[in-house]
Amino acid sequence: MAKETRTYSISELAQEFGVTTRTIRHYEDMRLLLPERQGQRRIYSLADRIKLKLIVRGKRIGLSLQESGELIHMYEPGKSNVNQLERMVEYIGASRQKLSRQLRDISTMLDELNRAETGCKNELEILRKAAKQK
Amino acid sequence: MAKETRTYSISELAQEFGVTTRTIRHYEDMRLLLPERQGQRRIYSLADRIKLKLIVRGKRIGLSLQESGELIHMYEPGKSNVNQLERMVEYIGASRQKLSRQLRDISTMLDELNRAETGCKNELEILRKAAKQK
DNA sequence: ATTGCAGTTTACGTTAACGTAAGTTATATT
DNA sequence: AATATAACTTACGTTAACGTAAACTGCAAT
Repeated sequence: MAKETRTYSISELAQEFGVTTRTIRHYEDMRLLLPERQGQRRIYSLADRIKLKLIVRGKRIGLSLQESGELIHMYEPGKSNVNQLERMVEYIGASRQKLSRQLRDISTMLDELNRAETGCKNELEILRKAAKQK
Repeated sequence: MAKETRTYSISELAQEFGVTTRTIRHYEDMRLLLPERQGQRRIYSLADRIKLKLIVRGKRIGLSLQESGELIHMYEPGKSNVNQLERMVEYIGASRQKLSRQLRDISTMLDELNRAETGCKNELEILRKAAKQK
């Protein structure tokens, strides 16, 4: 097997995801990331990159770092005892409910935006026709 | 026509939307709401209620008060000159893009949650079967 | 040898979105 | 008339999520 050993520097990731290095370090302070070290320097793995991606996506849909953190930790439980797994399933259910709610909210908003846009465009039509009849 | 003059007190609205009165007053400080007054007391109209609903929904999907404010102000432009309307259409387009993005993000997350859940449940199955074979 | 990056730590600053507390006022009820 | 209740204003406090600045380190190229 070829070793999948692609790694990233902090600024590479910052660049790719459009955040600052400070932000990435902050996520580490919040225990969302725990990159390896080469001396002082942080070395990010593919797994770290994926976690960061989750965080950034989470932010876009309004998740707090805490919430993203919980989701991330779910993906690497390590300890798979029954109790732990059951709590995970519960948490997943709750998350899904919240997200479904968001889906509905967003759809509603999109609908309203569409109606608003149609209204605007109609008004524009009228105003422009009126202007032609100088 | 029967006058649609239903009004609301601040605590009625707070109750209905599950926020504190302080929060509602804060939205006023941020110029998102401008209720009538009866002496000192704030009197909220149906229109105010709808605005509050928009804000609360906006919060759920991660909009800032600023953004919700902009959306709200769009729904009551009052001044319908061509320039204004064109800017509105632009803003609507941008909002729609952002929301569409969120829709995709959320769908992706839901997919991942589903897969994670299936994984969990499978593991649970296995663990429980193993337990039975005591 | 020095200049210049890229990265690091430490620490204080900032903004948004309220929370919380203190003291005041108005209306309604006993 | 006294008390309760709901609302009000003013103002300082808090939390999350970074920004920003200062001072240090290690390696690379001139």
